Amino acid sequence: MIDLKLLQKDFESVNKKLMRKGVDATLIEELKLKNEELKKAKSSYETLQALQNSMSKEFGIYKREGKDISELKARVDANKIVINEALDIQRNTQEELEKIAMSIPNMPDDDVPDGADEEDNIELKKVLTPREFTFTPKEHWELAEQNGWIDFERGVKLATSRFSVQFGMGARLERALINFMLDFNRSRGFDEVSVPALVNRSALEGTGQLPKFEDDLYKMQNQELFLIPTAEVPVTNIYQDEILREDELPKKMTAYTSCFRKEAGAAGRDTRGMIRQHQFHKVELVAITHPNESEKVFKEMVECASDILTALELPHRLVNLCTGDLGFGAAHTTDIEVWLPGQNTYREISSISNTREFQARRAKIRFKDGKKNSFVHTLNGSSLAVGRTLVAIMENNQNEDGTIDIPEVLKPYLGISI
RNA sequence: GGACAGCUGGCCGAGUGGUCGAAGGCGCUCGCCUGGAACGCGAGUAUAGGGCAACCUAUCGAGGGUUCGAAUCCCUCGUUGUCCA
Repeated sequence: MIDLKLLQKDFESVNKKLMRKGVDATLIEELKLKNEELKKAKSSYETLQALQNSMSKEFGIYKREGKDISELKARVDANKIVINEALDIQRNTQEELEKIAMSIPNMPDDDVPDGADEEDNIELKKVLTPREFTFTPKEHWELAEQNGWIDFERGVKLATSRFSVQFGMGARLERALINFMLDFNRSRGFDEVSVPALVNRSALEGTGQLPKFEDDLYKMQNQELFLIPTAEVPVTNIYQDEILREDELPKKMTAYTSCFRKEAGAAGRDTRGMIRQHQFHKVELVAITHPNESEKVFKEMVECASDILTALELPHRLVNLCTGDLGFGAAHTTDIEVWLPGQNTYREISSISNTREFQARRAKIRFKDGKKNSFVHTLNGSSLAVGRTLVAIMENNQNEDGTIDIPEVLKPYLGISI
């Protein structure tokens, strides 16, 4: 959530920043006016309430002393009618304000490049050089089918489109990748956690998926529970509504979960293969840090994810997202894109974001900052999307006959002697 | 699924309609005491919002209700424990 005090104090700069992210200027104006309206409504309600409280105290004294209360009661009753009106106004205004405030995205950092979409993202660096093929590399679904690793048709039979079944080495590689990634992250100081795959509304509001993106979430029918679209949601919200000690920070966590997305806005995109599935595996990094430390941890997270790809010998590049491609909660994001020779392009395999105070303010995650409480910074990033890593291994490590070489670092996880 | 009992500050725990933002204890901070410490003594010690401030408002699991007034009474929900199915 955006800082309403900052909005009030420095409207111009907040407005400018949000405009870069394409937020409607009238909405920001409206939020500011609503906030002022709420302050007025609160103050008039509180004044009336203070009067009511003092009259009520008097009431007690009157009774104890046996005085006649009829005149006082008349005053108090009259005041009560006015209070109720003021309270109604206050509540409505509050509700309207929250509705607007919760739907406004985070402000991008000043050094985030301007841009409309992914075309305007800025490449930061390339890691490893894509290999030269002496034959035309196949796309992963062809290889998957040929090796009997992934069955897309049976996935559709069991559920619906965008689901798949992994067999044999395909299934084992997934499991090996998950274990390898978790171990790798742990070696970089991220503690492993295991979290629910179903979460409630307030968790999703905390990290920013709700209220705006409900259409992309799977919701239980008879309960206010949703399947998680990313482990970011349960892991970040572990500390929802808590005040942490400063010496507990940073909290660096890693979790493996399945993720579930309706992909409502992605009709027609990546319909073939396992690039965009409704259910996919992901190993996630989440950090909760002191505000001074978030950029340092951010770099560690990017490095961690990139180093996993390097360990798997997968060429990739780091990309700085432009304002138009930035997610709802992010102040800035670095994407990691892995080289897919079959598609002859780099594709996103990880997205690492610093949300700064944005999620912390929504989820009320604070720390004891000396005498007072301050909001922490929260960060999240994939390390990595498992299905896409499997795709990258298949496409990069394919031989002319369609067989696929297993990366050395995964062999111990597959019981293959090196 | 049913019955009963809880849910109070960092922790434990008292509090069944007004003087309760909440006794007491523990912990923590500061000071005194001491060569230094323990003990002892004294002071302080929740969060959010508003105000230059005095101070005001809200919060005793959450929400709603009764009442001039609710931690306390009523309702709904959540949650923990125990027992039954």
